[in-house]
Amino acid sequence: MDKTFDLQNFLPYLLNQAAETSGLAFQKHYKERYGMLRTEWRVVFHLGRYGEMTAKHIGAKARVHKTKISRAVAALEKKRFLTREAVAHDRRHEMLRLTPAGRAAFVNLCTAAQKFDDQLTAQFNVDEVATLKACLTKIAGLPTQTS
Amino acid sequence: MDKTFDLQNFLPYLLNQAAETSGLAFQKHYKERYGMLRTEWRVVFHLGRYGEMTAKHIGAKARVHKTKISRAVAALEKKRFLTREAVAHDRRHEMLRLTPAGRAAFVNLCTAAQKFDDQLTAQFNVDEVATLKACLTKIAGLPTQTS
DNA sequence: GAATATTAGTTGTTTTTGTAACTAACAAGA
DNA sequence: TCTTGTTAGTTACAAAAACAACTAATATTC
Repeated sequence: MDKTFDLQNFLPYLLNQAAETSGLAFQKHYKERYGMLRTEWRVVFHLGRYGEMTAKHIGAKARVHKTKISRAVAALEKKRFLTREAVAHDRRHEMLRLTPAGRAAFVNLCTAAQKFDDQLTAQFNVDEVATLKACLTKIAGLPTQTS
Repeated sequence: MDKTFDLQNFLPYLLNQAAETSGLAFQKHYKERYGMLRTEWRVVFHLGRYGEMTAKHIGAKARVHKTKISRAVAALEKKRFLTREAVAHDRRHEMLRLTPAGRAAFVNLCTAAQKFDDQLTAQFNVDEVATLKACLTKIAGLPTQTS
């Protein structure tokens, strides 16, 4: 068998382990404090960062399936972090917006996220971080910053 | 609110998206062809790469919880990819080893994985790949190659 | 303007995961 | 040897994810 191949060097494995480790570490901020799931935090982020939008729009931007968005929105509404309002001219759409409590959570979580990112990247130099983020963006097939 | 912070630049998000994208792409090799789950592929890998070992040992090396290992082993046994044998002097332990079919799957999957990794890293230069893997290893808290 | 197709979002069902409680085997101290 | 503790692995149950089928609203096409 091929003794040169090793999981420790297999990019999907490394990505998965790194994602799991960092994700688990950050999760306490939205889970412990607000009882949110990861998708809920992402919904809150999008509404806070980009203003009111529909579930469909969030799903596209956050790359999350509509059923997960639907359930996250329902949970956030129940916790009074957002409100919905049917769009008058097309009642299939619902505009979502954060409540003051939702906005407070957003601000708090963004601050925590920024700090978390700073600490995580602090162990590398500027060039390494740039390379790392550029590679990840490309692998994920995400739009680049400049576009 | 802080307009400078963006999810697209948040390391845990980037890691998660990159891991999901690459993981989903590679999954077809072990899923479509062998009907395996990711943990099953990891168990097969460890037995193929390092020889017979116990479930406990695999879990520690692959950083997977024992219940997941237990279920993966049961599934792999059912599919005749591995066999178990209680250790004589301590019957709490079970030695796991691949069957010929399991070994064949291992060889095939390692080849596919190597090729997949090559293609994935081909879009970057050597230094970028080195930086990327080093950063991921560090973030994941994995032991380094030299240790 | 009725039949058909699309779209936004929801609900139901099945898999998979997470967590805790459990069993069986062994160890160690009194 | 008789608790008490620890360890390897399993099982049961709850939480979450995946996937498909659904409803309601709007568009399209004839």
